[in-house]
Amino acid sequence: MNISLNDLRKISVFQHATDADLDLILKNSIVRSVEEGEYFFLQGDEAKYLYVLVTGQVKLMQSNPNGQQVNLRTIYPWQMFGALGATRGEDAIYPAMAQTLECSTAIAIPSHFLRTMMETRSYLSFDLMNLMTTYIQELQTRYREIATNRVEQRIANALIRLAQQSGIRSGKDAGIELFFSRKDVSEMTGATVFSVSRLISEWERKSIIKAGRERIQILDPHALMQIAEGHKE
Amino acid sequence: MNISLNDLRKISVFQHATDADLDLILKNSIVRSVEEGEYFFLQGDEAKYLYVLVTGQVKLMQSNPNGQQVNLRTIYPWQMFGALGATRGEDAIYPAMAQTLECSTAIAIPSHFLRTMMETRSYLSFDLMNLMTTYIQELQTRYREIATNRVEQRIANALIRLAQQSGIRSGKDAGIELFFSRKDVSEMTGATVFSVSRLISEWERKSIIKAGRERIQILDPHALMQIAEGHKE
DNA sequence: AACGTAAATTGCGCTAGCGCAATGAAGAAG
DNA sequence: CTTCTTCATTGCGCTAGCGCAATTTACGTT
Repeated sequence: MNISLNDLRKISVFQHATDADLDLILKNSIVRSVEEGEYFFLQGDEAKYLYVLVTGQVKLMQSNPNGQQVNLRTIYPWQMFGALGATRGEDAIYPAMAQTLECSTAIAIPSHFLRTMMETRSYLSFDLMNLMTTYIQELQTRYREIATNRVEQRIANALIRLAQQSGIRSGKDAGIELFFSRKDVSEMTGATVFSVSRLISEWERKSIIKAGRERIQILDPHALMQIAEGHKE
Repeated sequence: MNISLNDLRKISVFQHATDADLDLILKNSIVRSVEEGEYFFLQGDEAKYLYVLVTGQVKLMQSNPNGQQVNLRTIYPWQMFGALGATRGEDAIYPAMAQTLECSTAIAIPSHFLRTMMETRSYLSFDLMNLMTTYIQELQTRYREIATNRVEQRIANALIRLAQQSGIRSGKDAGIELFFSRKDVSEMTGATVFSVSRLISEWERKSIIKAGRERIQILDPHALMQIAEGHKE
């Protein structure tokens, strides 16, 4: 795997970095590939590295003592993950697990190395804080949603959010394609697979979406947004 | 209101600051007092300041378009709030509102001033990142809870968390006193006031807690933890 | 002490959404 | 082509928790 400096510049946290800095980061990092369904790290592992995804897809999940899981977010190429341990001291642990949805490759940057770099490069701290801030705001919004909205609205919202992050415009029939299973969506919204399936079916009947196996195609985004806002029927 | 440097040192974000730095911060800040029930800032306001609470109590809430509210967290003296705007550019807005639970005083530090300071003082960035990280982890945990746990468990958890953050050991009867209304608890857990009230009553019958108006006294923390973990009866 | 206001309780009905089980459909593997 | 596995659907019953309304209780005020 050959990674250029221009590639690294795509990472929001490194957008203000100098070539020399990027080079230094690259030289101190290693590249890891992980098979589909396997993990970059597990919840509770020592947070020795933070990662930047190069290819593939990774989902961050947290599980409770009973093993029930919630999907915190999905990571796409050139996004950073596992960064929470970077700022903490040496004994930090990952608060979530990172599982690949397909065979994936990522750059693993030693946490202590990034910490050292941040001491003298304030732009790095700022960009990382910006990332954290964005993440906090998204989490707060999702928390509010799950606390105040009905399942229907939450699922609609999740689909809209996914469409923005990873939707593929499928030209001819003017739909946005998402590659997620019902289980994925249920874990993102805190609903059951059954409820998700029922609603997907209902929306398909109304031709708001077109559903397939591990595939959802949004035909009428506007109708979805209506549902997300709680307009009944 | 006279604030000493030693007071400022109580703030986790300033724990590594030099006296000169603290002095500079203090000189560039103003002190604001806000009556009970009033706001330091509203959701959507321009984030010109970040605050450090000196006296009183402030709750951070977010509301959705229909006006339903969720309580994100409660702030106690010497904690920082409204800091998300500090790292963002000039046009940042507060993603939540800060309402006082009692007459409160806070130091208002201009966001741009802190940003300038952080450029040359990496310890500040680190400490602020630490705060953000803690906050993200707590939010993730609460998100998981609300997605996977029943109301009963969530309320038990909320009480336990409140006891750790702000509980007052009331000597003779060996209980931990909390000063929150049923409504507060309901907004923290995403349940209704009614459900909270019903469960509080039930737990009082089982003498796990002792309830009063805007007051909850935990008598048997162990039983509460059992409930929080989902052990039925 | 009497009054007014806001918080809390409780009963009752209802429904959104869960949980299970049975069945069907779509890929993957051989 | 057949078989296996995984994902998805759908019907049915059930219950946790919401929502409303009617009281009751606690506290601050005058």
